[in-house]
Amino acid sequence: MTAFAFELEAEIGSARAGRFATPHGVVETPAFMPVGTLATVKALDPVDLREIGAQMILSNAYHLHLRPSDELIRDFGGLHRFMNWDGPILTDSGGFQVFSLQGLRTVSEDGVEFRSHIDGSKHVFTPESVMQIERNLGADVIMQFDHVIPGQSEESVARDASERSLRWLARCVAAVELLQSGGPPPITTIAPKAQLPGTVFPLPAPSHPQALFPIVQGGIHASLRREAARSIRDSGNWLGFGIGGLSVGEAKPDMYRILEVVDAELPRNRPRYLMGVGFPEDLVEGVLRGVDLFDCVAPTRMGRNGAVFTRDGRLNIKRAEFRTDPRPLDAECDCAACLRFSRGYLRHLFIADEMLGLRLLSLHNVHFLVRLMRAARAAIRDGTIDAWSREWLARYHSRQVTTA
RNA sequence: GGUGGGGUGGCCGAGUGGCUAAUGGCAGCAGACUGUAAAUCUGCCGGGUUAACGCCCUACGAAGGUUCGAAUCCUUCCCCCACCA
Repeated sequence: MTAFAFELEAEIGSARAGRFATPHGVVETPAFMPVGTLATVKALDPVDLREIGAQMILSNAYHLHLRPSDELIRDFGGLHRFMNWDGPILTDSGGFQVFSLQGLRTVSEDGVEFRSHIDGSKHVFTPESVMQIERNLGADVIMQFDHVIPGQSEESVARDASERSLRWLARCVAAVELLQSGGPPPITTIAPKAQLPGTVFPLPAPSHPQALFPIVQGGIHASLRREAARSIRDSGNWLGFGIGGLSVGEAKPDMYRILEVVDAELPRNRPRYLMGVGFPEDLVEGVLRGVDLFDCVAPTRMGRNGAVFTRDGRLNIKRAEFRTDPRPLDAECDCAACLRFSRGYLRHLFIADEMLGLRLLSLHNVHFLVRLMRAARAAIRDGTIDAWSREWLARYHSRQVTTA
């Protein structure tokens, strides 16, 4: 356990600045983690990520299991070596795919049966099989297999999903212990052919320890969230906590309110990871409510679709008004796109369908969020986070950006 | 000169008597995107007026005609393409 540590450097209200140590390096928090679902942060090279200042990145068990397969990646020496990123990595379990692949999956107590979105083939994910996949991938932090539901789900649905996630957490823990002891493959009640075929135990273990993060679910229902957080908190000496099932369709005030509920229940001396968030304003709001780690596809996906984060709100680079605009995306930004290219040129790249445009906007947006969290961290450390966040949010929401 | 084919909204291209201000696609304009089935998706897209429904005007090369009614049928003319002389 010595490979992982979390040191709090400063706390102002619920906001915290800390250092999260992993086998592949330290993450200074609060931090934004870019998402590289398919072992690549779309359109960006690991060298770009380093230059941007990204510290830790995400990848995904479901997607990598289907293609190219977690075993292949294991045989390459794990994700770090496969994708040539030597910093910390976190893998998501596929729990989000339970949510996003509705119609291609059926959930039961034992696990989830997926229809591959690639070729329609059947796959079964259980807490046990997911732990094995995540072990093969070899990330530093692995997320439990959980059940994500739409944000506005009613309480009974949220309760079912949350309680199932808790039961699955216990199975994840048992599976990890079994895997780490080199024991026999985990037993599930799924038909044998659904289990990972041809797997020989003991697997070559990653050469570093992995931290399993539990995930707090419970929808937008405070009592459920409180229950889940307490139940998890009291069930083990966790190295960190995931907060899941937010930014999935609920209203923002609900998300912020739930964060406050969870913040009050989780131990302060462990990192909290708010899954799937987010937009710049949500990062700031999250920091104020005790979140240390964030991830989101927004900067890269929106970058590929022409949307740009700026200090003064969002802009859409495809707008006609930018055709002749010689200014950078964001006058205060020092990313490679802003230092070198005009809005007019970037607009041209998008209109002409040139791939450099996708890359530069992805670069800028990720840089924006990474830098935003660095600024928040600095503000926490010097005690100005309240004023800083107030000013930051007011200006971002004013959205003066399109007035040229 | 002859024969055949064709001229449709910014472009390409359906439509061959009323359901057509006219399918599609492209271009254009705007919006969305939160643990990535996404370099994707959605809306608008002749003009005027309207918050909207709607109403009016103009429109399928040109002119004329048949018909209650024409982008669609007939006549003449103009232009384009192919082949033949």
